[in-house]
Amino acid sequence: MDTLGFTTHDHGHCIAQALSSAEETCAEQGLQLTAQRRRVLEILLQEHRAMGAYELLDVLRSEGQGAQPPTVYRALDFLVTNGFAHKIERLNAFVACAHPGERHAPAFLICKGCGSVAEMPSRDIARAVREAAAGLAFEVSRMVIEAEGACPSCREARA
Amino acid sequence: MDTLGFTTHDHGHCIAQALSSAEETCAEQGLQLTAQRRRVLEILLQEHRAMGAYELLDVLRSEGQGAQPPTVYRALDFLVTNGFAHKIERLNAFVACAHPGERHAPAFLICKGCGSVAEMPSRDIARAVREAAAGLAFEVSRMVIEAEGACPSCREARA
DNA sequence: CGAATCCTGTTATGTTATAACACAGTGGTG
DNA sequence: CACCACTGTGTTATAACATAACAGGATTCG
Repeated sequence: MDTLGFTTHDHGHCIAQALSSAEETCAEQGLQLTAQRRRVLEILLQEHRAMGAYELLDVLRSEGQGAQPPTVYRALDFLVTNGFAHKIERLNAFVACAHPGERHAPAFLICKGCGSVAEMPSRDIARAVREAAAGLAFEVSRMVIEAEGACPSCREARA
Repeated sequence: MDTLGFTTHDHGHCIAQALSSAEETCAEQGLQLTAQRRRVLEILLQEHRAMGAYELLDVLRSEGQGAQPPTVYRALDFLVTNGFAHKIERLNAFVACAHPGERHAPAFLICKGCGSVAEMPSRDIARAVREAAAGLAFEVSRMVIEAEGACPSCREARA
C-alpha cells in the first residue's frame, strides 16, 4: 500500500488494472497500444505522479533505449488523445488517468507543498463550465480544470 | 467598436478604463506601475487577445527598446501577481484582465477555430471546484479554468 | 551619508515542444 | 505478387517558452 491521491490503496493492483483497461479499450476501438506507448503508460502508472516529458525520456534512456524527444511526445499524444493519460497544463507534465474507461473531463488538485497531484470528481465542475460557456453561446469540447493549494497532509504539517 | 470577447464594445474606452483602474489599485496598494509594466499592460489591452511573452517582446523591440526576455517576464509576473493580467496555461500566453478590480478566479473560453480568448463568469465554477476539493480535504488557493471549443461566430461559420 | 529595497539591464542557459524527412511494417486491392 | 495507403518509428535539427545569476541605477529612510 502506498499513499497516493491523498489516500491509500493497493498500487500494484491499480497498475495492472489500468493497463488491462487500456488494452481492452484499444482492442475495442482498433487502437494500437504499441510497446513504446505501453511502456510510457507503465512508467506513469508506476511513478504515479506528474512527470515531465523529458523525465519520462530519461527513464526510457536509462532502460537502454536511444530515445529522442519526439518518441516520448508521440507516445504521450496517443495516451492523452485516447484518455489513458492527462496533461497537467499548469505543470507541463503528464499523469496516468485515475479513472480509465469512464468518460470524464479530468480535474486536478495540485499541492504546492509536496507537488503531489490528484484527480478529483469533476461532474459538477464540468456542468458549471458548460453552463457558463453556454451563456456566451460557446460550445465546449475540452476543459482544463486544475486547482492549486494544500493537500491534507501538507495542511496538517503547516498547522 | 470592435468584436471582442465574442461581443461588441467600445475598445478605446475599455483600455482607458483598465489602465486607470490599474493605476488606482497600484496607488492604493503601494505597487509601482512602472513604465515597462504599464507598457506591457497597454499592449495586452490594445491587442485584446492572448499573446505569448516573445510576441510582447517583439512589440517592445519594434518600439526601439533593446528588451530581453526577462524584462517581459518580470513585467508579466507583476501584472499576473496583482491581477491586471492572466496567464492562459493551455496557450502559454497572457491576456489583460477583463474585470480589473473585482476579485475573481479567472475562467476562460478558448476558441479553437479563430484562437480568440474570452473571460467567462466563474462564480459557480469556482464554487464547484472548491466544493469538490473540500471533499478531499484539499484547500484551494488558485485555480486554472480553461475551456476549449467553438465560439459563436465559428460555430455559425461551421454550420 | 549609508543601508536597504526595488526595479532594470544583460548574458547565458535551462526547459518544453515540434518540424521535417527517411524508412519499416501491415493490410488491403487489383 | 506488385502496388498503394496508412500508421508507427528513428533521427536531426530547431523552435518556443522560461529563468538563473550577477551588475548597476533609483528611491527611500534612518
